[in-house]
Amino acid sequence: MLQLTKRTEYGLIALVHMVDRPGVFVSAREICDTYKVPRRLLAEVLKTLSKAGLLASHRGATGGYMLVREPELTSVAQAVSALEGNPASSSCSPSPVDDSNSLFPILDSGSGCDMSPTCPIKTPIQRLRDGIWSLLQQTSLRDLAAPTAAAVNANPLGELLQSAQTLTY
Amino acid sequence: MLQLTKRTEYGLIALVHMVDRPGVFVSAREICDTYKVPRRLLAEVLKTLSKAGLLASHRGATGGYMLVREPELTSVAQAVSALEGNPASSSCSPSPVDDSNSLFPILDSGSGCDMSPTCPIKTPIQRLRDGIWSLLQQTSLRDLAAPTAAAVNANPLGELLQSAQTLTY
DNA sequence: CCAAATAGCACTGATTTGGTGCGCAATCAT
DNA sequence: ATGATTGCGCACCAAATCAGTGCTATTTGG
Ligand code: SF4
Ligand code: SF4
Repeated sequence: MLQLTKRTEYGLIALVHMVDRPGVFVSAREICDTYKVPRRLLAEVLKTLSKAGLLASHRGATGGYMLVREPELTSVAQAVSALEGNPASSSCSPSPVDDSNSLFPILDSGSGCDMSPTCPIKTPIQRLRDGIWSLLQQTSLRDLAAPTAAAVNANPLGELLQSAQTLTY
Repeated sequence: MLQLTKRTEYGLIALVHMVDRPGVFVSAREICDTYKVPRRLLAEVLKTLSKAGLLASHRGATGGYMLVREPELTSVAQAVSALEGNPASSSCSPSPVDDSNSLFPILDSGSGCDMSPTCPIKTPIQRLRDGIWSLLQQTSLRDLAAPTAAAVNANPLGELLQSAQTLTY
C-alpha cells in the first residue's frame, strides 16, 4: 500500500553503507553480514543498481561494488526508479519528470488506462505523483546517510513538510 | 511500484464526482455510467469509503452515497488510508502522523521488520514517508475536483514542489 | 408488491513481490 | 598454476496483493 518494496529498502541500505566506504569496493557479503539481509537477494539488488549506473562493480577476490558518483549526486529517486520502475501514483502517462541523471530508459507503459480522456482526476493525480517524485529526487544518499539524520530537513522542503505535518489538518 | 491501487483511483474518482453533487445521494450506477469503471468493484470501494466515515449511505430506490463533510475537509490521505491502509514507505513502525479525522483504526502491523534496531535508513525513510503522507494530507477533495485544477498548487507546498521539480537536480 | 439500491460474504484469476538454486566468468592471493 | 572469492546470468518457486466477480439478503421509494 503505497510503500517501497523490500528490494528498494535493501538497495538503499546498501547504498547508504557505501557512503561510509568511499573509494573502496565493498562486497555483498560485507553488507549482508552487517545487516540482516538475505545475501542472495541483496546480490540481485546490487546487480540491478549496477546495471542502472549507480554502482560500479568489480569481480574477483577483492571485488565488490562502489558508488559511481558522490553521495550527494545520487538521489533516492534514482534508486527507486532502478529497482521498481519510474514511480507513479497511477497507471497514467509516463512521468514528465525526466531524470537526466538516470542511465536507464523510462519503461512506463504509456497511458495504460482506457479512460484517460474522461478521467476527472488524471491531471491532479499526476501532480500528486510529481510531488512525491520530487521529494525522492531531492533526497540524496548523503541525506539518507546523515548520522544524526538531518535528512529531509537538509533541503528547503524539509522544514515545511515537517511543520505541515503537525497541522491539525 | 509506489503507486496507488486501482481501487483507490476509483474511490477518488467517485469522491470527486460527488463534489459536484453536493447534498444529494448519488448512486454507484450513476458514477460507473459516467466513467468506465466496473460497477461491482466500485460498489465495493464505496462501501469501504462509507465504513471509513467519509461517505454517508442511504439504501433503497433513490439511495446512494453522499459526502459527509465539506470537500475541503476530506483529504486524499483519508481516502488512501481507508482503501489501502495507512501509507508507509516501509514496513516500519506505524505512522506517527495520526489522522484524527479518520474513524478507522490504524492497522499497521507495528515494526514488522526484524532489523529495526540496526537499520541505518529507518529514521530517514520514515521522514520520507511522512513527507509523502503530508502531501496527501494537504490535498483536499476540493483540490482534486478543481476544474482548471490548481490542485497541489493551491496549498503552500505546491509552488515549492513545482519549482523544485524543475531543478536540474 | 416491485424495482432499485446498499450490505455482506466469499471467491477466482492475474500480477507482483520476496526469496532461492546453480552454473559460469573474472580476479586476486598464495 | 590453483583455489578461494566475488560478481553475472538465468530460471524458478511460493506467498501476498490486487483487480474483478457472484450471489443473496436487506432496506426503501413509488
Ligand atoms: S486516467 Fe484516471 S483512472 Fe486512468 S490511470 Fe489515470 S488517473 Fe487512474
Ligand atoms: S527497519 Fe529498515 S529495513 Fe526494516 S522496515 Fe524499517 S527501513 Fe525497512
